[in-house]
Amino acid sequence: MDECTLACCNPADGEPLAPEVVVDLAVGFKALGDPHRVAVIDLLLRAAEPVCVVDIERHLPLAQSTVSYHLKFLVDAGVLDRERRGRWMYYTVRPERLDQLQEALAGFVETSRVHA
Amino acid sequence: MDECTLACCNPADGEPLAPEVVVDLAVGFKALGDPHRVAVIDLLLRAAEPVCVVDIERHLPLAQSTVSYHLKFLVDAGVLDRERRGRWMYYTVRPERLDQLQEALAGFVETSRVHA
DNA sequence: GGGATCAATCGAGAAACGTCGATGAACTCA
DNA sequence: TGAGTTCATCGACGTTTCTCGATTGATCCC
Repeated sequence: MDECTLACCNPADGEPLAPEVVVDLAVGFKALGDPHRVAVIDLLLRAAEPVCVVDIERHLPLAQSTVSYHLKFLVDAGVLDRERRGRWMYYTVRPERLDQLQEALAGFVETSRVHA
Repeated sequence: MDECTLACCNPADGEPLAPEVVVDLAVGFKALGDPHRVAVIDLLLRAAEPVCVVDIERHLPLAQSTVSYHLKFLVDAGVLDRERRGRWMYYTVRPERLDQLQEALAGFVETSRVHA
């Protein structure tokens, strides 16, 4: 332990990310951390328009209730928006949220390049 | 169901992401989907040099075995590299992997902008 | 109102995750 | 060689995740 202080200690420069930022990023990335949810996002983005659950379901090998579960997960994480249109529920991606996550990753990559 | 085909069907344009790509992205994002792991990455990036486990442990409110678990998770997901130096194990971020995830997200955001 | 459809929620079960203390393996140094 | 240190792995435990079928709530149409 004290040895390490001499031999391997690299105190980190700058301020660490604020805990609430860390949690927010983790929540966002966790939402993207399932193959079916990635597929949903890919599907919604390739469709130029909002998509209803029936159409999402059609592209996934999952029961209706499971699709609903994943959609709720994504909405709760701020990745998707939902809107009722008559009998159907339409889902869309929230670009701001994806952009926020992308920016965070870009910042990480940037930092690693500076240090390299 | 057939109603939906008339009223809400938005067939997706273009080819969907390949399943193996979807899984690979999900694995990467899942690795970023835990606050402690995000904190580890942040720490490693702010340190200009590789960091040993003792120093990582020092920054996390977790038992040594738990830190080891998270580090293994990140290595398995391709986010971290590890290197033995004598008695210590040094961890570094793999910028290529972060960049790959960042690019994927950037592609998503791009698609959403085009459609907006 | 009554039937039909779309989708959220509930209840349950299996699997994975996150955490810990204890053990074991690899290495250093005296 | 042997003691000490660093870290991975094991075993265990509670929690969360993922999945399903069944039920419930909302909405539309006749």
